[in-house]
Amino acid sequence: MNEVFEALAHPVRREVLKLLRKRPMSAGELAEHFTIAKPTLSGHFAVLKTAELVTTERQGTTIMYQLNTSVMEDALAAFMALAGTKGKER
Amino acid sequence: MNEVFEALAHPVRREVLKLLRKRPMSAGELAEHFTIAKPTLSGHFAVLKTAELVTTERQGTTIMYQLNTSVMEDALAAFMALAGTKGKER
DNA sequence: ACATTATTTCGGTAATTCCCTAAATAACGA
DNA sequence: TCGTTATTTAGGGAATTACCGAAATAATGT
Repeated sequence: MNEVFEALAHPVRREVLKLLRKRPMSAGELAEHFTIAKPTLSGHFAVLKTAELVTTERQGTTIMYQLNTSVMEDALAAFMALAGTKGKER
Repeated sequence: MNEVFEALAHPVRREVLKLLRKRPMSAGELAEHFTIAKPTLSGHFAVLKTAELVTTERQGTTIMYQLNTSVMEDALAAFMALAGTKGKER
């Protein structure tokens, strides 16, 4: 869980998660939304992957990134525990 | 909001928030829960204060730390937006 | 004024993070 | 196999973070 919070600490990584919330995207497609160099972004992807916030699937030459919803929900639950909210009803 | 997520990235700081969830505590009282040096912990307090996650009030020689519930809830809402949860019903 | 207790600030070091360019790898089509 | 496209890995530098011990500040009681 620590890795998840560390992953969330950088604005670029949070933006990546936000983009993936809509639909899976390739690394290149994601890169279009940022001005930073692709290797730098690739590093951010690696952090997200280590935290298991995203999963990848190769499709030919492109690699599709997808949000790992269950880990996001676990993190949300952990955050709620921190915030003092009782549960995650919705 | 970025400062909030950065503040949450360190386990000691999350533990501090967790302790303050129960009741306000002095710096020294909080320090009893950790093995790290007090100056180090004081630095963590400063990060939490910058993020406005906690507020302080001096009571004589001791300084009481208190959870800033509203900022915690704002952060929770931001996290939910990231996680794809619709709102923060509860 | 002085000693005591609580907490922070200072000064410094080691580790980590973030970013870049260049090079490597992977898959594909000609 | 060669060239092209997509992505990652390698290497390195600058900035930030985390930690500590020593010293400074703040409030209090004597």
